[in-house]
Amino acid sequence: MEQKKTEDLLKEKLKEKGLKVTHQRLQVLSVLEQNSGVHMTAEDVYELVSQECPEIGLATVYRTLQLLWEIQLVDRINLDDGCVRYEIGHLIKGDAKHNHHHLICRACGRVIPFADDLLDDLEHHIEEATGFHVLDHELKFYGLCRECRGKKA
Amino acid sequence: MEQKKTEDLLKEKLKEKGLKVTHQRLQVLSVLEQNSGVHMTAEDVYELVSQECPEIGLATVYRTLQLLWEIQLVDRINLDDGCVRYEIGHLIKGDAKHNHHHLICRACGRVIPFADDLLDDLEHHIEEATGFHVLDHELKFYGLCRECRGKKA
DNA sequence: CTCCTTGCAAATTGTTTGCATACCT
DNA sequence: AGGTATGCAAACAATTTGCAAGGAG
Repeated sequence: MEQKKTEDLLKEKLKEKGLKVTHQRLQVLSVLEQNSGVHMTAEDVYELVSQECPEIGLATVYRTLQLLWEIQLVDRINLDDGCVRYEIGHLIKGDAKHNHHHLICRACGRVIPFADDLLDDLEHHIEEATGFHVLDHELKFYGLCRECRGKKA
Repeated sequence: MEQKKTEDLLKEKLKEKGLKVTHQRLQVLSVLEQNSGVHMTAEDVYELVSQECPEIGLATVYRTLQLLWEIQLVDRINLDDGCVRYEIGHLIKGDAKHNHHHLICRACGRVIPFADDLLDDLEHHIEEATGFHVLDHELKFYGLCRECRGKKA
């Protein structure tokens, strides 16, 4: 049910832009949707899509992720580990607006998700104050996780 | 006055770790300090430092920026334009804690700084809830700037 | 039939690394 | 003196691009 819905949303947006519905594009979206909540690199997506669609090229995955991001179907996150990551869009997931941020430990590199909706107020404030229309945000906290705080050098 | 102070802070931290005070390290810090508020790439820093210190290598700049970041003298920002940027640390700048976030326009790519201190509360909350000790954060908003909202396709 | 897309491979580009030499302490 | 830091060039890795062939509308 919900899966069909996202697929249709993609088809709709593609048509709107005069772009074409291809097997590859559907597959990439599908993989992302099946891994909701996972931060996937292009390579990750490539490997999974390859199972269903062995002839796909890595470049196509990159192009498709870029496209899906532009039309707001997927979110993009940068965890500073040298590669960009993608995740099915928070707008898609239905439910609440589902804001989650990331706590990145500087010692062990662990990434801890943290749910919070505080930013909604701030977004409204920004729109009023600057005229900037906010579509999405990315919030990261750097520090030391509980475990690493213990083992002080 | 203030310049001396940051320099001394660096010397202190270096000594603490058994590292050495070099001309290059002082120069890199100095350039960053003279460009407070500017988001500089390694290349940017390299070019400026080269004026005072023509024999310096780009690799040294990278290594030094990494070091300065590790000892908390500079902040690191990623504006998703393909390169990491550095800025003199917000802890250094004296004054208030000076939190500024970034509004990134998806249409024209412009980066608009936005001052706000809302996150302090959230940081405290995180520490209490998770035991994660927050040292720094990075908050970006993606959307459309006032100008680009006008020119709708 | 006409463009949009794809796959492949080559090209880019920011950043890192190995190593012999030069420099702090 | 002894270990750290530097400069240079080569190595890397993620991402992009050119182009001819394939596929959607």
